[in-house]
Amino acid sequence: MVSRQTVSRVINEQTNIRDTTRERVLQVMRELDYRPSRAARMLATNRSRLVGVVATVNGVHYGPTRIIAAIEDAARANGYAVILTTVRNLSPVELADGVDHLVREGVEGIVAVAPQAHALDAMSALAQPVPAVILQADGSRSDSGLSVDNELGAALAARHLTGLGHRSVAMVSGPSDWSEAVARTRGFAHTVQASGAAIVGVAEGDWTAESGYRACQQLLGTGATAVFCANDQMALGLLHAVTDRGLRVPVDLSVVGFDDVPEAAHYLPPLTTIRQDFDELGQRAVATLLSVVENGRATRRPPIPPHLIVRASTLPLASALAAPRDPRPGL
Amino acid sequence: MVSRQTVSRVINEQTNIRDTTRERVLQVMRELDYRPSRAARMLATNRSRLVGVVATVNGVHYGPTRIIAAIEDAARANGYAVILTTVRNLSPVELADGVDHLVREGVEGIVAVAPQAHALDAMSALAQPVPAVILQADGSRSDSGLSVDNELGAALAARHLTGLGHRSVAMVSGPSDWSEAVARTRGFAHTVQASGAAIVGVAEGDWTAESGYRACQQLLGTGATAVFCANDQMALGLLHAVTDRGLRVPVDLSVVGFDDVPEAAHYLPPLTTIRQDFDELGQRAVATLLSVVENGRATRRPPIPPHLIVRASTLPLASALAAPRDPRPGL
DNA sequence: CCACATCATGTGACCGCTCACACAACTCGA
DNA sequence: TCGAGTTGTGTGAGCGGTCACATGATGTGG
Repeated sequence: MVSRQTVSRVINEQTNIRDTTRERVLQVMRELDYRPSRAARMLATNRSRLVGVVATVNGVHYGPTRIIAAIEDAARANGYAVILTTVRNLSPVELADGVDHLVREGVEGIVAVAPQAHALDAMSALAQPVPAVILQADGSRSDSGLSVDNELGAALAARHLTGLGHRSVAMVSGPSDWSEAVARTRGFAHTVQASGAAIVGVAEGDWTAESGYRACQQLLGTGATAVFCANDQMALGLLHAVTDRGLRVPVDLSVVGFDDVPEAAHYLPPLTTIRQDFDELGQRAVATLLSVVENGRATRRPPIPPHLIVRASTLPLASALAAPRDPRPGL
Repeated sequence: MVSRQTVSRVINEQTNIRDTTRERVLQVMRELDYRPSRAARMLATNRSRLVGVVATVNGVHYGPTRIIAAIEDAARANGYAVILTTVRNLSPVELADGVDHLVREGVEGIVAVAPQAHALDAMSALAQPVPAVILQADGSRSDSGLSVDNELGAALAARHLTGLGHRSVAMVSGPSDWSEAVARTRGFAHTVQASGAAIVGVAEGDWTAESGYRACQQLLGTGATAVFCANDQMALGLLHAVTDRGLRVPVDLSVVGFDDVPEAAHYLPPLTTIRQDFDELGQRAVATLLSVVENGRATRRPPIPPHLIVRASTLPLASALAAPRDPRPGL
């Protein structure tokens, strides 16, 4: 027979326990299939070891899902459990609602997968009770490097296209209230202009393939020979629309996406795109959050560099000219 | 001044509280920004109001993600929070690990998004401490209708294709240890055979586009004029492979998918597919689980009927013959 | 061999809530 | 007017751990 305190010591892997005693306790714990009550521990220590995640999986699934999985993984590895709440959209109201729910559950910190500008504002406005980190923020704000370097990614795309000889390029951007979208647009524009090429059109989408399809309409007649889409879904929609109009990708038009979803390699044609490391992003989010929770201060790190994945949807402009089946390639 | 018990009564919305007292308490709660401690309540009531979700988001994201979101929504509406754990795969070990983690967290019930046969066995083998429901099981076992009617969906696809005049059809199935995959294969085979058409080939994929691409290889030479793929991603891969080989869909080959992911409408060509109602599935999972948790017994319901969504990837066989640009359409 | 540090274990109080019950202040019909 | 409900509110105990401290067993140097 041992006291509760001794059991407590064994559970918490404290020192100052005789090995034989520890073994005896563990043995009995096994026999009784004993599980410490998290509630009691929470009550006594005033720590929940719970991390909350707010996310929206509306429209775009791949990125957030991967991120959430990575967060859960990292949190669990650090002894935290993840409590998830999904919101329909990232409006301040929904977000506040989600955060409130999490706080009520007693989370020690919150990861918001909320790349919208106003979401950032909303979060910093209300996340008083517990520390929070915001994922995929702009990069320009106080986001501790919790984002992929969207500007760099877009620059990679731009450099690729201009390097292929394209002089008139267009873009399908994400919604302008998403900081990632803004960063991508900015990075693309800068780099294209720096190379002396011209941006002959920008259509704003909402990340969905459907919006990419519609964007094509707006870009017709711009004469662009290459289009950069702010994500793969929109690129898919654009591919569809372009094909419907009898244009051939990449012969008549080069297309670049962003994300590198697993399906992108099988789009028709396989999509040249920018790969983001969502797993790393999720891990960093947890690392940052926990360092705030446990040590009080966050570690700032440079944003994660994305990579260019070249597939069949881009071709040198020259090729189109070499085999001109159409009087005028481009949109 | 009131006693703690009175406050407790207000929080739990019990009767026998004078309105003025209640108001006074609420007022003070607001002033102090008071939040009841979930830990203490859990300890006292021995109820966590926590629902655990185990899922894998490996390879296939859309379905599970939608389901998880729906579960969270429904759970929250019922006053429960969702604690999520993702596993790399649905092997008994990983699954047991995930479940164990959830049990340790004190969840009152578990939803396993685990459509693999052995997962079902593993779950029923070990989920002793708390009730659990398994999503998207076979339909043939004790799964309380927590699945889409996969057989019906596959039958819909089969009927559509044979109705278009196809007599030699092939299939790209899911992994044979996934109950959904088996159900789809079975439903497809039955219906095709009942119509007098022949299944000239079955290739097994792993749900990924990549595997759909490879499946094409195995199906070559079978002479199939239509292929049913057990999910949209594999259909995308097949589309890619088929196009690489110079065949045209739907003229030379009709293709049907399953799931109706948002992108399917923009595949090239837009994919005829079977739409599943993932949201309904998630809601039902929670409803069933909570009815077990709270009332002790589950409500059985018939599986959810899926729907055929006809797009451009399927065409009557006659059309191919009417405009024969290739000596022999089909694979 | 004793005084004193060190190690191993036990004890009382408390975390913030709910339960069961006690109790006072009102009904209200006979 | 009184006893018997009804209604509103308070009290002690306990949920299962942890904390701070007390205590007994074991070592260690002079």
